[in-house]
Amino acid sequence: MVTKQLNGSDDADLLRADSLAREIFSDVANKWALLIIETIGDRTRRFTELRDDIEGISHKMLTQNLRMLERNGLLERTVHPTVPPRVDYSLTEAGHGLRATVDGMCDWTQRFLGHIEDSRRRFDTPVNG
Amino acid sequence: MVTKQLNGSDDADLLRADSLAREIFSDVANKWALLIIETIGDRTRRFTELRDDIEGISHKMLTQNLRMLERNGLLERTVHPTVPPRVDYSLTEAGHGLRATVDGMCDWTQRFLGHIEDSRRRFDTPVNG
DNA sequence: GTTCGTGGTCACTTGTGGTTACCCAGAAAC
DNA sequence: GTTTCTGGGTAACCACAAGTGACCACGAAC
Repeated sequence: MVTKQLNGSDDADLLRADSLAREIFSDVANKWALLIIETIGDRTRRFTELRDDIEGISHKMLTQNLRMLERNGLLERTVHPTVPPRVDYSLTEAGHGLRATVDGMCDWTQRFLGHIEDSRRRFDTPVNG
Repeated sequence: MVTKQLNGSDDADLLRADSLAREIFSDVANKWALLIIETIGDRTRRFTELRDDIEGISHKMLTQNLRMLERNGLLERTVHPTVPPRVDYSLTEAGHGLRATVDGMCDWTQRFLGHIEDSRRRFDTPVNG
């Protein structure tokens, strides 16, 4: 994480920003968080929809990550006090910003899929000799 | 992870690509991997350099992630059979591609730092009443 | 009064990130 | 010639995080 030199900010600010940036980065750079961001996308989604769409995520991990994302202001959580309860999630502006970079990662994956597959095969092949 | 519809590929191909994409995504979407990619950057770095530059990473995690990245063809590992040993790491084309998106994430972090900090404060403040 | 449906929590088990200690092989110090 | 230092890897171990499953609240439907 390289902190850019901004005119007019102190070193203290930069240091704080750097450590905070590291923290945010650690929070956000995990597969569930990114997958959730990507799955919500432009829409407003309910808890169970997300749970069904994100293959392999557990009930608990979903809740946990949604909370974390909400805390970081990446998504908005709306509770409708009905019975049964209904909770909606949608991305904030910051969330959409992050989503753009996640899209980039998805594109990257598509682009280098073949390369990666080859590379893995080569790596996993036992060396003969 | 949305698989784009490509002309001329079968469904089987698409399915394989999708599951592979998920796997790659899981591998790569972790803080150490991304931090390593970002830290290597354009240069050729030695093991210990990386260990020193990536704050908080342990010996083992570095080795483990470097291996994983090598396996996925994101970086190249060059061993010089000297004593003491010397091992160089540098990004491949695919690695540089991923790095571009990681750069995007870093920019995003910088941009929304303030927003995130506010949001956290609000979230962590106990509700009075 | 039993069952179902939704979002969440809690207790428990399993897996994996992280720490530590040790290994290798030779060069240089002594 | 014995010791020490070196840089990178690895196996054993531990702690905590992820994953699993039960249970809860609440009312409507049956």
